[in-house]
Amino acid sequence: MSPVETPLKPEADDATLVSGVGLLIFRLARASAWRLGRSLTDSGLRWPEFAVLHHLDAEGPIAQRELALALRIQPSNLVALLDHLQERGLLARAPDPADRRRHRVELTVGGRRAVKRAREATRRAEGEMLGPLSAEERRQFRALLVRLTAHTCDRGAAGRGGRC
Amino acid sequence: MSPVETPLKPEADDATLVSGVGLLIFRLARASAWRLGRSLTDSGLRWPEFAVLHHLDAEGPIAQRELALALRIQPSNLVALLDHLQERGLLARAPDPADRRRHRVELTVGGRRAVKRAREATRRAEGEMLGPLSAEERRQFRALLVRLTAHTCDRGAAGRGGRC
DNA sequence: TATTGTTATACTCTATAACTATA
DNA sequence: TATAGTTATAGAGTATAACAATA
Repeated sequence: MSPVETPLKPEADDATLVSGVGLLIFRLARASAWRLGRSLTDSGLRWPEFAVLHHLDAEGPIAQRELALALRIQPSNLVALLDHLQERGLLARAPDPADRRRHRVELTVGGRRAVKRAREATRRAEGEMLGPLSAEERRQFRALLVRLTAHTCDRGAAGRGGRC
Repeated sequence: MSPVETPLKPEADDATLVSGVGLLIFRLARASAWRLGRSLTDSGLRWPEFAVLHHLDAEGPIAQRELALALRIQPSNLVALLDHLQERGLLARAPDPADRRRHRVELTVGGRRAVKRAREATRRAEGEMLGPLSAEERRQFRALLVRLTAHTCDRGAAGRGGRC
């Protein structure tokens, strides 16, 4: 390569390669919110509510504080969310006998049924969203997401654990 | 495998593989918003504003309508956003002489300087965010994101083009 | 009549601080 | 005093409808 000539399409260096990835994530998140939200309307759930039910279904009963920590939701914001789900009879809250400050959150039978139905709907939405990818690429993408979100540093994590 | 025995950790099938990918995207987006937002505070920009400047810098002058379409921002929400950037002298708006309904948006010199500085900051933030991944994996992840967001179906796209 | 930009408004999600009841 | 949950409130981001100017 001559020093005076600059290539029309220069190969991206390492810094350029990751540049803009944040904006791409936002765009994908918006599209995901739209598709997922639409798929959840039949269940009458919004996606943070689905996240709560999904986590309770996967991990079992848990105290509110731990639930908030796991989902990176502010405990204060979790309250109304759980209230709504409880009013609909999808989960139950009961004070822990050993420490009555802690409230144990648990799915009801109706909650388990609801999350099962909602997951079926979101599965379809996610399938459409990942349409451009092959089965192997979907596996890759999901694996990368899992690794990237395993130790996320958001507001909740930074305030407490101090790992950020 | 015996028909009565069920494996403790059954291999995920194709449907299970993509299940939950929406929630993972939301989690990553939140972490990304936090990191990117923090990196942009010095520039006094919020991430949708950075997205506007970034797009203008990359693609050149453009009408408001096209800008809104490209960034999947509602035209009505774009107004205040551009107002703020214009007040700070980072971009200029002028009616197109050929069609005075259309407003041509263009970066100023200060705007180009600002986006350059902001991009430097976000690059670092993105680098931290992608920390768990190798250079090759970052390339893969970014490529997958580009393909997934190339034909996103969000509210804006569904309302108009009708591709969804 | 259709389109571009604009205003007004409401809703979702998130963040912060102050309060209560338990420990 | 410290912690779990709660209340109140403010802010960012997004969606919708109605409007003025222009075509």
